[in-house]
This record gives sequence, structure tokens and C-alpha cells, in this order.
Amino acid sequence: MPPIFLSNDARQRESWCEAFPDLIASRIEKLPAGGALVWLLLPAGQSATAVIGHLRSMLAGRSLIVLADQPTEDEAMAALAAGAAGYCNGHAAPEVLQQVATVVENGGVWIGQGLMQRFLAVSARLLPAPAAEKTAWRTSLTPREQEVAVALAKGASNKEIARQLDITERTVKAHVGATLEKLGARDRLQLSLIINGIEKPR
Amino acid sequence: MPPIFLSNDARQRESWCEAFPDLIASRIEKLPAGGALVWLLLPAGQSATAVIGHLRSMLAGRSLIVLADQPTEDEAMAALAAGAAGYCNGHAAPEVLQQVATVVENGGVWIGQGLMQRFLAVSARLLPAPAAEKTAWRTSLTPREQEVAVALAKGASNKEIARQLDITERTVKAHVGATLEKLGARDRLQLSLIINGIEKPR
DNA sequence: CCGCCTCTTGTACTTCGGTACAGTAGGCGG
DNA sequence: CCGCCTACTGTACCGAAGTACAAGAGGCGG
Repeated sequence: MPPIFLSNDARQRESWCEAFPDLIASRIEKLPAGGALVWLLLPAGQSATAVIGHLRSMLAGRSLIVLADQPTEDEAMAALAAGAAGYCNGHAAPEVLQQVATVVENGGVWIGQGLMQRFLAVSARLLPAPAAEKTAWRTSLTPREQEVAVALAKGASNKEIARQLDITERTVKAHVGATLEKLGARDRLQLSLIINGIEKPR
Repeated sequence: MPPIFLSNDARQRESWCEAFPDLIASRIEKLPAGGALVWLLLPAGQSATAVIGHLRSMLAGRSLIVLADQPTEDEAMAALAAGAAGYCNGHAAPEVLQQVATVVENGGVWIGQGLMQRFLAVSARLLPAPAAEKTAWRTSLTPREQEVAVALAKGASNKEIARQLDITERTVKAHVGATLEKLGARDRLQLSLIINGIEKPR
């Protein structure tokens, strides 16, 4: 199955033909049927999200690899988020292109080192920390106190929590008081910051 | 250049030898010189960050691929963040191992689809959304009201905000009251949820 | 069985948050 | 110049939040 190369740039890149002698070239507007992989050279100055969005419906299960003349990490993110299985430099060497094809054909995703680092930076800040901290406050609370705490963190008043859990407002105050004490919060607002992972428990 | 396989597990994996008949096996403590890629089977129960941290200084430019008996996304993140160029299942088929090697040798990074999706989900949530929503609530507030609002959202009491801005508590109440009205919040806790981007302004 | 924890509720009190009804002062555009 | 907005402040009041002191019921391990 020959790969399909979409480009609005008339001249075909030598490295592409070198990597895939049997490639099918076409303009972006008219995506041919058949083929294994679909390669797309992103037109300069156009939104990756928009272009890929138009193509998506015609992919019919085929994987899409985006090429860029001047790759940027922002564009890479947009492309991958829009469903692309790879994003690389349009001037890449034939060997690299073949390698990208291999990875994508096997169900992988291809991204460069720089982008990888960016993902890591972002993810490391958002995921592992919350994973560990998101439940940290629970450990010191009784089950009932946890129920009260989550309702409180959503903005519910003592009266509302009481109705919700079918207990008296006095009991809610007891649970809230115990929770404030345990987590070292001064009032319910600070408590909500802890529950919502914005501040750390003391 | 034969690949180096580090493992504290005495028996060598058949799939490794099948993929790389010329591999050099060694224990983790003593990393041999030479070799192209360094493969590391993560000992169970040990911190990926710590193990990789020790190895880093001895890599001398070689790329590191981490293998795990029971891969987890959290561990993958830790491994990649620590500088690994790949993270995959230690029981992977020989063909997959060879493919991983190819990618890494060419300066790529290997991760599975699941992890990729996780990165995308995180990045998508962190990058575009905040840009639009993080400042939405500001538009309807006067400069002074915004100052009060941010302090309030961090958990400050009226008295503390007053001290901080060098105005009376009464004035703080005025600003808070106006802000509650404008953003449709019932009390300061709900207001903080809006400012902190947990709830949307009405 | 007895202590310990959890969940529950009561009364009473203090403090804080929020609102109602004011008023003064400065800036800015019609 | 005169509204209008913004910023600021005062007194007073009400309700919510939080605390102190207390106590009963049920479960569970030593």
C-alpha cells in the first residue's frame, strides 16, 4: 500500500520520493482513496487544527502524519490534539521519514525530543502531583468528614450539606470543625482550597 | 555496536536475545563501556527516578531505554522525566524492541499510545483553556475589585485584605459585595471557585 | 467488659461575612 | 456643569460560620 502525500506545494520533495518511491501525490483538497498512511504538508500560515479537521472525515481509518516546513511545538500540539499520529519536519531525511512510517503503521505516535520534553514539563506539573495530592487530604479524615468536605469544597453551605446528607446543621458543623482542625485550615474557604488541590494541607 | 542490557534479574529474557543476538548483558551496578543503546530493566519496587539518576552520569551520551515488568503510566512519566528516551514493556515482542531501538537511535522518543493520549489530554486542558477562562471574570470587575478578588480567592479574610491594601474592612466589604453581585456568587467560597477557575461565572 | 472511635445532636456564645442605608471625594465624558 | 463611575468610609443589623461544653448510641479490638 503506497503512502499518500498531500501538499499544495507543486514541486514534490526529493526526500519524500527517495523514502517512498511509490508514493501517491495529491493536492490537499482531494484526498485519494486507498493508501496506507496519509502525509500532509501543512500550508504555511494556516491553522493546523482547521486543516486536519477537514481531512479527518475522509481519512477512513488511515493514520495521518503531519509535516511542517517550519515546525513549532505549538503547531505540533495542535496537530496531535486534532488526531494526527505524527508531526515532523518536512525536510527530514528519507530514513527518518521511513522510520516515522514504521512507528505509525505499528500503532505508535511519533514526536520529536523537544516536544516530548514539553509534554513532560506540563504533565509532571499537573498529573503526578495531583495523583498523589488529590487524595492526600482524605487520609486523615473519617468517611463522613470526607463526604462533608467534598460538598463544602463545591460551595455548599452548612444548611445545604445537612439537607444533602440528611443530618442536622449542628452535625455538619461538628464534621467541618473536626476537618478544619485536622487539615490546619482556618475557615471553609481555605479548606476548599486544600480539597480542590490549590493549596497543600498543613 | 551491540546494545547493552542491564538487569538484576539473573535469567536473560529470550525476546531480548531474539531481537538482539549480540547484546551485552550486565548487572545494573556496573555499566560496561561501549555499546550503542543502554536498556535498563527497572527492578521491581524501586524508584525509577533514583535508579536512572545513578545511571545518568555513566551514560556518556548513550541513550537509555527503560523496560518495566509491570509498566505504569506514572512510572513512564518518571522515567522519561529523568531522561530516558523510551519506556516500554519488558515482555514486548522482539520486533517491537527492534523498532524502539530504531526510533531512539535516530533521536526519537518512544512512548505507547496510552501515555500519548494522557499527555495530550493534559496539555489540551492546560494550554488553550486557561488562556480564555483565566481572565474571563476580570472583565466585569473594576481594578480595585480585581485586587480584592484575587486576595480573597487565596483564602484571605476581609481584615487581612484590608491590611494588605491599606483600606478599612468596610471598604473591602463594599468591593466584595459588588463582586459577588457582578459574578452572581452567593458567598466568598463560591466566588473563590470562580476566580480559581473551578466554576464558571454566571 | 471496657476503652476508643465515629456519628450524631443539643444549647449557647463569639466572630465573621454580607447587606441596608447612608455619605464624601475625585475623575471623566456629554 | 452635571450626571455617572470609582473608590472610600461609617453605623447598624442579620444570618452564617465556627467554638465551647456536653452527651447519647453503636461498633470494634484488647
